[in-house]
Amino acid sequence: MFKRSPRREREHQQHIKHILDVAESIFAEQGFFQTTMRQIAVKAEFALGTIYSHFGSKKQLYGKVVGTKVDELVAFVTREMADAPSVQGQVEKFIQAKMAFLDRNLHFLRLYLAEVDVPRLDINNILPKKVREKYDSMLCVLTDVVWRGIQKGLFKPMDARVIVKTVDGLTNALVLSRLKSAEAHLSLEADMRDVTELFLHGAVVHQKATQNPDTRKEPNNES
Amino acid sequence: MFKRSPRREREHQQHIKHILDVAESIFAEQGFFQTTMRQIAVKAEFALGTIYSHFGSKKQLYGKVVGTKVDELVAFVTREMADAPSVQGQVEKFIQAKMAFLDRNLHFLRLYLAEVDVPRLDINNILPKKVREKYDSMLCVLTDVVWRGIQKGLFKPMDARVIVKTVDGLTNALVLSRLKSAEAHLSLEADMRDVTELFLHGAVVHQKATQNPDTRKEPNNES
Amino acid sequence: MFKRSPRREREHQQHIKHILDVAESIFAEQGFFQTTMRQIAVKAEFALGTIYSHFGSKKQLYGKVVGTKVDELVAFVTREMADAPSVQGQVEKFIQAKMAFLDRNLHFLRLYLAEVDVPRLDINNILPKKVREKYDSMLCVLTDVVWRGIQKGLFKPMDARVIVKTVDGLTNALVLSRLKSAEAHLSLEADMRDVTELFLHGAVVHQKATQNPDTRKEPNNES
Amino acid sequence: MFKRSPRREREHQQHIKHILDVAESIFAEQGFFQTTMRQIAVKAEFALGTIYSHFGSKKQLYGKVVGTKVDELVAFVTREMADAPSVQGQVEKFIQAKMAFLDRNLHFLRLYLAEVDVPRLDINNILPKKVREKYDSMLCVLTDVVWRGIQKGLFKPMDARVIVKTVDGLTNALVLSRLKSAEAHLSLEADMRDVTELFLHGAVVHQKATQNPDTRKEPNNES
DNA sequence: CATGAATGAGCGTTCATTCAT
DNA sequence: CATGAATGAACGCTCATTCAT
Repeated sequence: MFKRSPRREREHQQHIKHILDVAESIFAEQGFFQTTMRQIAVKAEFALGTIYSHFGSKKQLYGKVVGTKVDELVAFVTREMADAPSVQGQVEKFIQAKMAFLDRNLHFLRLYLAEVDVPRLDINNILPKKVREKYDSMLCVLTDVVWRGIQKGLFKPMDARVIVKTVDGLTNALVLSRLKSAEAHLSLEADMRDVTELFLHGAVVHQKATQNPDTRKEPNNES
Repeated sequence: MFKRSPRREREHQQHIKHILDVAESIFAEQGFFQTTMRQIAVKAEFALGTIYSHFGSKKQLYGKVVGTKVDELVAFVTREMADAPSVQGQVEKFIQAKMAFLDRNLHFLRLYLAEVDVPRLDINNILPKKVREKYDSMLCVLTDVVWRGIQKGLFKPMDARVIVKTVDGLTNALVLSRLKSAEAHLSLEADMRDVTELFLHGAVVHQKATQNPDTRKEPNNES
Repeated sequence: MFKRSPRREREHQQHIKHILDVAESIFAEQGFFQTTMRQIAVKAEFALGTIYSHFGSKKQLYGKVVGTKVDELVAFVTREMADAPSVQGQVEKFIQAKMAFLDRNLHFLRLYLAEVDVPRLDINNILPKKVREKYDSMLCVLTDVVWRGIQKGLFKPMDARVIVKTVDGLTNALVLSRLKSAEAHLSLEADMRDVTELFLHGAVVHQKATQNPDTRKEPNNES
Repeated sequence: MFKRSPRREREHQQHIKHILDVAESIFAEQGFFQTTMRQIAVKAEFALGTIYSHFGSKKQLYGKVVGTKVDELVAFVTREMADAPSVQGQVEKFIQAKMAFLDRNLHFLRLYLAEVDVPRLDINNILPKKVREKYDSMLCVLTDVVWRGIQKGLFKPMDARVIVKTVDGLTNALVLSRLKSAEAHLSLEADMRDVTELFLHGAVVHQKATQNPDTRKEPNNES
């Protein structure tokens, strides 16, 4: 690999980043198929050919856009989980980190849901395999955590993968609802608390347990 | 309005149904944008113009495909819920009915997730408004049920809509996972049981409750 | 040719006439290419196939529509000219009759101008040759009249065909202007008088001639 | 606005001009609806997409073709009229200039007659409004000239607009006849003289007036 | 490297016409 | 005869991609 002058190199990276940002916003707004390379070129203020010389093709650009963000998501969630001391804490961290990240990246949320959550399973998969694998590997980490939790008798003895899918689906559903009702929802924190509570203890009030004397989300953390 | 002869009318309905089925399978396999009307025409063994004379446009055909199935889904779920005696039973029925329906209609599941669960919120919404409204109205019914459950002290006093989104997202996530791993999963019944359990009582083992006398009750959280 | 029952025959003729009228109005409004056979069928309240069984093709229907009216026009103009005693009178009658007919058939005027006045000279001529020939034969009659007028020293010794084209173009231009300004123009009679005057004596005031002491169109008939 | 290199700019203009010329000839030959963009592309030896990238749509290309020529016509006629000293001279110049221009642009004549002279008055007007307005503004100039002529007692006290329509229709009719009989007609000059004479003084020989002492009153036509 | 004019395969859609009933 | 569902060639147009400059 030969070196560029530092200035050139810096400019080059800026251009790449700029194009990726522009592409993300347009892809998120319009979806893959309804976005044209020209739209991206115009909004990024580069020539069409320039986009191609950097990213090769529309699919590759799309893959780069989604892949980059998925990397960030995975990195963020993984880092957050690492901080948690207990199994349950790790799951809680997963929920909070994922929701927080998606909420901070509403643009990306659209792409995430369309391409990561609802993959084109068949031929013509738009996303490169590696992106999906990266995300799945994150879920595998969570699966291990849950599995250990089950072993310890903390979680119910279900298929750990089912539980993970549940957590994943739960968080998607809630943050998606935030996207739908653009109106200022309850705070993100409230949503995260609710999802956590529902996942851990379910929707049903435990009849004779004295856990929830009045409201519903404070007292019953495992202390 | 002119009457067709009964035979012609019957044939007509058969043709419509046949085209809708073919369209559903191709749309589900390839998505809206990667499906061409020609593909549908060829597979349905009709001329291109015939498809258009019946459905007007690609968008309308797509709307009809999704709309028809959503109607079935809504009808099935609503009917099942009606049978349940209690609030909790209705929620359980919702979960079971929805999962059962989607599992029986894996083709449709793809469309459902792409277009109902992850709507194009912006302009250019492919699906007619009415389809989404129909689905939302079904969720509203569930919201009422949950709300009554909350009033009775059965469910925790959260925002009923959040709970409903949770149920909806939970079931989507699980049935989607069945789609992903085409391999024979656990039985559908097992999945339904797990989802119901998770939603109602959460993933955490209730420490002192005597529900799980044997295995996993050990109180050993890593403190 | 075998006979139909008289009632059937009458009904048949009515149907033909009805379809022709409907077709004329739509062709006139939208032109040949922007009119579809289905539009005609719907407005005429017949099935598509029925139109075809009567007229064979779109072109033939169009030809029939224009041809029928051209026949009427030619018949009317010829009849009117026959009544006139003198050469000049015949020309005047031509002008008046043609303008009156076109003014009574504004629908047809559009077709006339598009297809008779501005023929598609090349390949793909929409109108059957016979229709154009019929119209041209009418102009030939006028040409003969003018030629006789020239022989008698009544008209200036120009090419008679040029004069005829002038008369034809003049009348077209004026009646077209009536179509353009849908507003109630001057009376048709006034327009006819003006055109006649302009054609016969030109636009210039004859300075010293005492021919037209007051108005301008009487004295100089060839007696 | 970015500058192109002079060479690129020159080439670009050449391409535009070339395509316009090709389009004009095909539109003139076949009319708007029977001309396909592919025909134009093939004859122009450009790819289909190239035509679109320059002109946007078939309608816009057509508008550009007709509009460009109408501009030339209006410019030419206006310039010629400006040179004439008298009112009558201006009208004569109009006649001559318009006929000369149309005769030099027989291709265009077809389009002119189809789209300028016989407008689609209704919806779906193919031509942009501006083109028609440009032509009409030219006629307005002539109307003013005629009106001044009437005030001076030079022209008969008719509606000036009627006179203008007459001149316009007259010239159209004559030059059209030149198109029809592709055979070498009389010279264009002869036609122009005849039209001018007819318009100014009419077809009738003024018996005692001494206006035309020399040439064309003699009863000696083709004997 | 950056540029953007040029490319052309391929799409959604229309509509004159046919023909089994 | 009347009908209208079915046909399919052909159209206008798009847009990912290339390549000479």
